[in-house]
Amino acid sequence: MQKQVTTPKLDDVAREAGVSTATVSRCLNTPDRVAKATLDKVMKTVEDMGYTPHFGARVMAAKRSFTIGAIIPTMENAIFARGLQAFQEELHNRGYTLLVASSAYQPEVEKEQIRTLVARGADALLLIGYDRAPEIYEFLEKRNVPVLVAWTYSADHPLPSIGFDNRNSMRRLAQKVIDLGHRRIGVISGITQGNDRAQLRLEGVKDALKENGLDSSQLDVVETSYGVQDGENALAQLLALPHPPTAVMCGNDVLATGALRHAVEVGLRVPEDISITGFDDIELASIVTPSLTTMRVPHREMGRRAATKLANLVEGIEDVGSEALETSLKMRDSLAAPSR
Amino acid sequence: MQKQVTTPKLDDVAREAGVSTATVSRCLNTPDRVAKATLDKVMKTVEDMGYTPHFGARVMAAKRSFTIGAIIPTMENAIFARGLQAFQEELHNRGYTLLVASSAYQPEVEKEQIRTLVARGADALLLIGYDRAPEIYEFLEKRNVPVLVAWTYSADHPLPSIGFDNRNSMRRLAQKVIDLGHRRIGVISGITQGNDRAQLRLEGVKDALKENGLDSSQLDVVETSYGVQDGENALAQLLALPHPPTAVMCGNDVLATGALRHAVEVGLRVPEDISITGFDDIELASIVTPSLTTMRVPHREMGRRAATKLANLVEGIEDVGSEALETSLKMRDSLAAPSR
DNA sequence: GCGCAAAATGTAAGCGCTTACATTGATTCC
DNA sequence: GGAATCAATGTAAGCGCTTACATTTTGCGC
Repeated sequence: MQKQVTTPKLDDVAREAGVSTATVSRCLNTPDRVAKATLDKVMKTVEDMGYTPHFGARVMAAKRSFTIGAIIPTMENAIFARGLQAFQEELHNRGYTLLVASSAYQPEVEKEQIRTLVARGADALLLIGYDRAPEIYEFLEKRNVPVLVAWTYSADHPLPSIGFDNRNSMRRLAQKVIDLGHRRIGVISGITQGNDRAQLRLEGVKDALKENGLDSSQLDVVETSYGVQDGENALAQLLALPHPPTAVMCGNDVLATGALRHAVEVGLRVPEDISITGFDDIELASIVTPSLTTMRVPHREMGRRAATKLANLVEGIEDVGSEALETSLKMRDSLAAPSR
Repeated sequence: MQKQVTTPKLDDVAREAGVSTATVSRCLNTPDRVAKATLDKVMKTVEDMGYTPHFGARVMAAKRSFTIGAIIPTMENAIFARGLQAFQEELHNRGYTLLVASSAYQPEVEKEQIRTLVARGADALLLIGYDRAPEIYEFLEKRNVPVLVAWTYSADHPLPSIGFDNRNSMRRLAQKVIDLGHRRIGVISGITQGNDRAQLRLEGVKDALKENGLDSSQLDVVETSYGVQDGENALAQLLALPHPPTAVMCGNDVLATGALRHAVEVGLRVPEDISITGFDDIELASIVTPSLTTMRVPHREMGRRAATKLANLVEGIEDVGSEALETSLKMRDSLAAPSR
């Protein structure tokens, strides 16, 4: 007798166990609708035959793919890594598989990725930030794909979100900088175009300035892509100004790392000669010298909650709308009072 | 008339374009088997209706999922990020979607992930390193899923691989360390159990020692998980030895970063008091102070080639077996001649 | 123009599962 | 004891595509 060469199907299991295909299917999907004895027998057969359901068939018949898609701006640095990791772990617990794509911070790429993920039958999508073309939202609605927005929080947006208040977080950090006595503040921001998180963080700095009676129009802002090298170049620009800032607030830790590196290169001591702050508190922030003062974002928590909310969304489980997570100020060594 | 609410199917497109479903299918999958005029007409209809094929149905009928799975040890640091990014870009060009899972360096988790990916119909798998239980390979073979091994290279293993010679790379780096005059060398290695890359790198150091007539039995080795904190602890252990090493070679840049941090903490100057080397040349290596002397691995190239090979494998396109990529020694500031 | 091969298109049979509905058997209640 | 109810299981109709095979159209040589 030949060893079974082809992978077994539901039929095979059903025949072997002496039940109908429906019963086997029920054992797998809704075990409590089956008598205990039958369940045991069937499950044993499933084990013995090494049966695994055919994914495509399942998707087709059940009209669900048990897949959740996520599109993040980048995989190349750690900004999203932690959160995503937690996201996928929790998704896995709930029986979903994660499909990740990265958009390289390019709206058109993101749009294409969204279409791809939807075409692949993603039951729902995790998107970063609210800011994107309305037609994308229309498409998603037409296709009836639930969406959760992460890494930002807004109470009044129609789409649910899980995240933190970028604007207020940055405002708090800026307040700290101002409290220390800095008056000439520079900002190295991510590209704000199509990126509400970058916009809001910048707004946060302006808010703090305003609240302290400082002239926010004098704020020196450099917008750049999110790379270490970009941070370096940006600081160079800021330093070339007639009145260079005594403190530079960066849109994230990667940018801050670059700024730090440039400062060191040109012989500036941090924080004695210039203060630098980051945002996110990725591992990098505590590795560089001096370590970065930054805003801590609860990445893992955010990822986990995102998974829970999304699964609930797909399964139609009642769930409150948007959820806000708290950030916290992480004082380290790159921020101090100005010396001049 | 009501705007179309439900997503269009092949039938709808066919009817609209006045052709059969087979023709529409062919336009989408094998356009050169269709007359130009028909193709244009059909494609326009597809556009107009915003049709996208149903993934599950496609998988089912075509018996292929256009999905390739990859299981990497970790997503939390940048070690695999670059390579994976390139991998997915190239896969995308070839019309495949990438499904990633991470095993947290745990063989049992990896095993489960492999089963999951296969169950989801992955057409092929990318795995990191050769070292895993034989039953996994049997399972994969039985299920007829092609596998490509990356991040290591071996000419004689039956499974194709794309990567570099871990052993020889590390040997070259160790040779450099020895050439500089170091005689007491310490190693901070990743867990070698189930990780051939870690094993081979360690072997490489021993090779160099042997070739230079040094006693490799005296080599001080600390094995630890791959985290910055782990690297710190490991260096502490090494320093507590009666004759601490003058040079510490680390299994990767993350570990080296940790070692560096610990050295700084305890007031040791690098490289004056102690030399430290890394492996991989991730971005971190040039960010830390002092910058890390390390072995550069062509991550992007590896990712790209991996995608090509895997796609070829799936499509039955002839492709030479394993492929070796070159690493290169990256001299930076963390390695110098010993002062004592 | 005719015959024939090749190109283009159509027909219809599945792919392996889920689930609405039908059936069977056991239990309960008067 | 029989009708009514309910739990457990079976039957079979799709789900939306691809593709082998059948049929029609086109192009070409003479």
